[in-house]
This record gives sequence, C-alpha cells and structure tokens, in this order.
Amino acid sequence: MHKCEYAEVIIDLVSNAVDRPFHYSIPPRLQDELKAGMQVTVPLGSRRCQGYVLRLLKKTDVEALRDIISITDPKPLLTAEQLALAHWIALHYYCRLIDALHAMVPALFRKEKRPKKAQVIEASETAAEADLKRAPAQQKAVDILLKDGPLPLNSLALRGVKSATIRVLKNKGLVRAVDARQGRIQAEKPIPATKPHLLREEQAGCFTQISAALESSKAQRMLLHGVTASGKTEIYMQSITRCLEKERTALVMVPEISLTPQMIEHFEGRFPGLVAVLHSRLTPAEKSRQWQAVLDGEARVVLGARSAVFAPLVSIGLIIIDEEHETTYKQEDAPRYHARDVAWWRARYNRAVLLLGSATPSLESFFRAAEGDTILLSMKERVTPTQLPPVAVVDMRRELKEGHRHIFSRPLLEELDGVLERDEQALLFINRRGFAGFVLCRECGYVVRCPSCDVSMTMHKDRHLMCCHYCAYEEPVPEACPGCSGIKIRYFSAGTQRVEDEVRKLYPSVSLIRMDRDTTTSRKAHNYYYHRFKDRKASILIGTQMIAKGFDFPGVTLVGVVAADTTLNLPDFRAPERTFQLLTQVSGRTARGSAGGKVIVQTYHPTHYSVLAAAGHNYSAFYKQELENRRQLAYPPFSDLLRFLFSAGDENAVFEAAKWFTELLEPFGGAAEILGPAPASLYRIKEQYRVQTILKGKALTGLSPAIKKVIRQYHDRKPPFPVRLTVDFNPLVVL
DNA sequence: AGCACGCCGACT
DNA sequence: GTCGGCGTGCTC
Repeated sequence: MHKCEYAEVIIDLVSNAVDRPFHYSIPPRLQDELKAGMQVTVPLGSRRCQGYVLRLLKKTDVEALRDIISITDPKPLLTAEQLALAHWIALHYYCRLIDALHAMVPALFRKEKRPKKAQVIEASETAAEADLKRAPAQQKAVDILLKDGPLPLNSLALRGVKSATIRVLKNKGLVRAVDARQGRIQAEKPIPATKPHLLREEQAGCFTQISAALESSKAQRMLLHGVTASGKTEIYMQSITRCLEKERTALVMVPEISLTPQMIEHFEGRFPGLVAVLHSRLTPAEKSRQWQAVLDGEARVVLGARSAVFAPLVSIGLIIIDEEHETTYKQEDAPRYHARDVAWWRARYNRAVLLLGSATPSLESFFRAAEGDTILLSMKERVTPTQLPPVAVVDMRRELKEGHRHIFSRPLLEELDGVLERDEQALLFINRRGFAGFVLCRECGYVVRCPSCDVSMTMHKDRHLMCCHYCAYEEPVPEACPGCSGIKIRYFSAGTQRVEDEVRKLYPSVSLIRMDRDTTTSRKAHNYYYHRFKDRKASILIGTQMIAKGFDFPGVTLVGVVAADTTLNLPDFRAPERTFQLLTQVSGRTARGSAGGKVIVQTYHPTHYSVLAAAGHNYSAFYKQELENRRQLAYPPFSDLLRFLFSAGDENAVFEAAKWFTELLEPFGGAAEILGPAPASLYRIKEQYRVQTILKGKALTGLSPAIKKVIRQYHDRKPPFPVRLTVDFNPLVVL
C-alpha cells in the first residue's frame, strides 16, 4: 500500500474566497500521526492559518504544494461522522463548509494557542497503601496530597515537591492530573439519584414500541404526541436506559429555555457521571470541557439545546427532540440548519431511533406520521388528571360596534378586576416579534391578502401601495374596506408599551412588570423580573413571546391575549400554525391547580380555525384545516422553499443584484416556481434595504449542487455586487 | 479574511 | 522625488 502523502485541508477563515479545499503535502515527521479530522497549522500566502484535515490523499493534481506546518491538537477534533455531516450541511443549507465545521467545534478549540486547562494533581485510591519507604520525596508528596486534597503543580512546588517527583508518581499510577474545575464541582454537592417510575398503561405501550425500534437497529423516526403533563420525560429516561444497555449513546435535545438546573439534575441523577450538558449559556471554558468529555467517550448521554445536535458522540442509538415544534430548533444564521433534520441525518448514519416529542407537533412532523414515514405514538391522558383551562374568545369587532373602543375588551376588564380584587395574578400577552404591519378593518376584521400567496400584504407608505413580498403583486391601499365597505380600515399596531400605559391608566396603584426586548436585555434582568413576579411582588405581567414559554407561575389565574391578530396576520404562511401553538402555550401559563385559570383571547377573527382550535384544545381540527390550506397553495410540507435575501444600504443596487441573480435561476423554472424578486415584508431594517426571491418546489434538495453553483457565480461576479446574499432553506419565518 | 501588489495624489 | 490612499486579486 502506498502511503498518503497529501492532505485535503479546509482553511479556518470565514470567507467565500477560501470556501474550497486546499491541498498540502505531509512532511515525513507527521506522516504517521496525521489523521482526517485533525486541526493543523498551514501556510497560506504570507501567513499561517488554522485548518481542518478533511481527508488524506495518495495523489494530487496541485503543483505548488506546501508542507503542513504542524498538528495543533494531537487528537482529531472531528469524527468521521461530523466530517460527512459538515459536507451535507454545506450543501443542503447553502453555507460555507467552514461555517458548518464551526458549529461542530467549540470556539476555544479553534485557536492555535488555546488556553491550557488549569489542572490539579490528585492522589489516586491506591496512593495511601503504596510502599514508598525508599522514596521519601515521593512519600512526602503523597502525604501532602492525601491531606490537603488536589493541588496545582505550582503550589506543590511551593511546598518543595519537584515536578519530576510528580512525573514518577504519575507513571506509577499513584497520582493523576485532573481538571481543576471538575474536582471542585464533584466536591460541592452530590446529586440526588432519581429512580425510574412505574409507567402507566398508555406510557408503557409507547415505551414498548420505542424499545422494539431500538432493538431493530434500523433508522426510525417516531413522533410522541402527548398532551402536556402526560409523562413524556419518563419515557425518554427509560428509553435512554435501554439505549445505554445496548452499548450505544444517546442525545437529548430540549429548547434552551427548558434546560433548567432542575432538569439537568434530573438527568444527572438518573445517569450519574454519564451526562454532558451543552447550551449557549455555558462559558467557553465550560463548553469546551463538556465537549471534551463527549469526545473522550466519558459522557454517553448529551443533554443540550439546538447546537448539541452536533455533539461528537459515536455510535448514537437514540436521539430525542423534546418540543419538536419549537422554532428555536432552526438556526437563524449560518449554518441555517434545522436541528430536527440534522438529527434525522445522524439517525440514518447511525441506524438510530429519532424520537420527536410534542403536545402540538409541527405540521411537517404530523404529516410524516400520517404518511407513514414516522411512527406515531399518542398519549391522551395526563399523569394527574387536571382540567385544561377554559378559553374565551372575544370578538373585538362587536366590542367596537357596541361602542367599546378600548384595547381591553369588557370581558377582559371584568376578569382583570376580579383577579386584582382576589389578589391573584394576571398575565397579559402581546406578540410583537418580527412585527410587520398589516391593514385591518376594525369593523369586520378584513385583512388585505395576496390572491395567489394567501399571506397578508404589507403596506408601503411611501408609494401608497399594498405589496406581497412573496410574489411582488401590488395593489392600491384601500380607502374603504373591500369586505364591508366600512371606513375604519387602517394600519394595525400594538405594542407592550401601549398596553403598559393603558394598564397604568386603569389601575394606577397596581404593581406591574413589563418583559420584552427593551426591558429585558440581559439574562440577569430576565431572571430578576421572573422571580419578582413569581414571588408575587407584582400583580400583572405584560410581555411578548418570552413569557409564553417555559414559565410556570402558580399565582396566575388569568391570561389575556391582547391581540391574537398580530400573529395571525403576520405576512407569513406559517402564521396560523404560529398562532395555534402560541395560544396553546399561553393557555398553559394559567395555574394548573384547583384554583382554575381562565384565558381570554381578543381578536378581530373570532371564527378563525387557529383561534377556535386552540380555544377548544383541539389539535386535530387545526391540523386538518391547516394541512388542506398548505396543499392548496403547495406550501411545506407539500414543497420546499428556498429563500434568497438580498440586502444593502443602496436600494437600487439591491434590486439590481436580485434581478441579475433571479435570471440565473431561470433554468430551474421547470422544476420549481420562481417567486420574486419582491421587497421583503420588513423592507428596511437598520438602514438596509431587503429584497427577496423565493424558489418553491417539490424536492428542492435534488437541485442543491446546481443551485450552489449559481450562488458561487454570484459571489465570483466581476465587478462584485456590494449586496449581501443570504440563502435560507425552508426558513421558518419569511419576513 | 488578510496580505501583497499596484497605480494615482499631497508631503518631508 | 516618496509616503500612503485603498481597489483588485490570490492564497495549496
């Protein structure tokens, strides 16, 4: 066999110009050591760069080869699976290969001179009995360590212990170096062990099916559809146990917000010493340590948020995605992957089970189950039977007709009064995220929608036009309502500030808290307000998205959704799905106890199926209707969308670039529909104009290599457009 | 990305 | 004469 003398390397620079492999020769001294997945230092032009070895080569066509300078880390940082996955991500989500790789290597690992881990020396279990009579220096060192516990090398030096002595003791296995932090954490407090619970009949049925799937060693996708509090977590736990028994590893993903200390303890208690936790709040050093534990094979269960989907586990047997419908599983910047789809890739690679859990499954997942691509497991009973809260829908058109023009309807005011009288708590919910204005008739609820895309159109004040940002269709802003000829048709807006002002006017002496991006910039502030409200220091909490999820306030007996219309009429085809999920979630924020909570939803669309289905706690009614709508307009899951977004400060340049690019897409016109270029719904953000083209078609994945070439053409164009192009495969929001 | 090369304006 | 502005192009 001939030796591999060359290496294919991707340079660790985020730039389109170096988004391709470079070939280097391997100097003899590195010949035996170098492996695919290793991090190396290589010369590039006049400087040295970091890079990752994609694979080793026996020959190359490149002539001007240079040598690899050195290996940065003696162990490969990337597994074979991760390398393959990175290529798939770069192709599938249209990002640079280095962007994909960055998702797989913690930031601290990427530097050439990464900070050394602070290590301490610890006496091993056998140290006390060791016979060291003839080695007084070693005896002394062991005595010190046994008495004063783990110590760093420099404090040992201060007590007269030479590093050579420690080296000898290490070789004898009487002492070892451990991570400083690790030692301390273990000493702090033991985590209480948690034991498996007995499963109810319904749970046991689901578990049996999961066990069978694990046993089969085939890639399988399962959807665990269970109402809130139906005991999904226990099923997860027992499935993980089964998976570990089969000598395989497990990956558990939860939304960032649910990854509470209690939850982490719960897992660590059940799988002591085997769990690594990965999420974005960890300090870089902590993240690296957790990562290393996975890479070294010490951690066999990974619990984490979105980015944990790339954890370097080998031989994965089970991947769990809890609350699989959550939008946080889609990364908003490069690489713009969806963790659910990445997880399925890994499940196929490892012949593992992908278990998706949700009370309100995404349309995509439920559709797959209906089609038979996913095994559906249902749980309809709750562990402790409690009633879901009654949801009252208030027709805001009628409120207006009857002369009540306040932003709070009479039923909501009445309930608020009651809550304050009884000294309970209320939560007022406003949606403002990604707010794009729409025109609404206050008399009949009519909203101007695009005839071919069925999304609400965005008003462009300057040109006095209504515009569809999917297909660029335009029409004049109506003077009178096309639905009822009324004249109270106007731009709709609602904000947390406005709601706060109104509440203060109504109840000047009541203490309230407002939580949104403006008041809650830091994690600390978030925590502070959260605890203040939980400790009942305030009676009313006003907030956006961020209060809809994860919080459990026992004192809350009233949830008011001030304007369901803001989500319902977002110019996005997923608006109804978002609304349904959001309303279901906020309803769950009322007290679950016997006090009995109440939910009031204010809307100009009291008969909309999203609102009705959420109010009736009826997932399947929602699913049926929404699926039919998607089918009509060929939206996902009946198609894939690919969004090309052009942005720059120069309005003309943006349009010019978008047009030029869109023409290049013409060859795909047969296989897919080309929509645009059209102004994005949020046309100007931070001085940047935004224009988009959307490609809509069945199985766009097959076109990826060809589309990738077109994108390269755009970047390589001379002279280059001073316009940024971002490409998003199946974006969750198109605003 | 970052660095060299290159070709035009006001300075010791 | 030359120092330096940043447009253009390349890096195995």
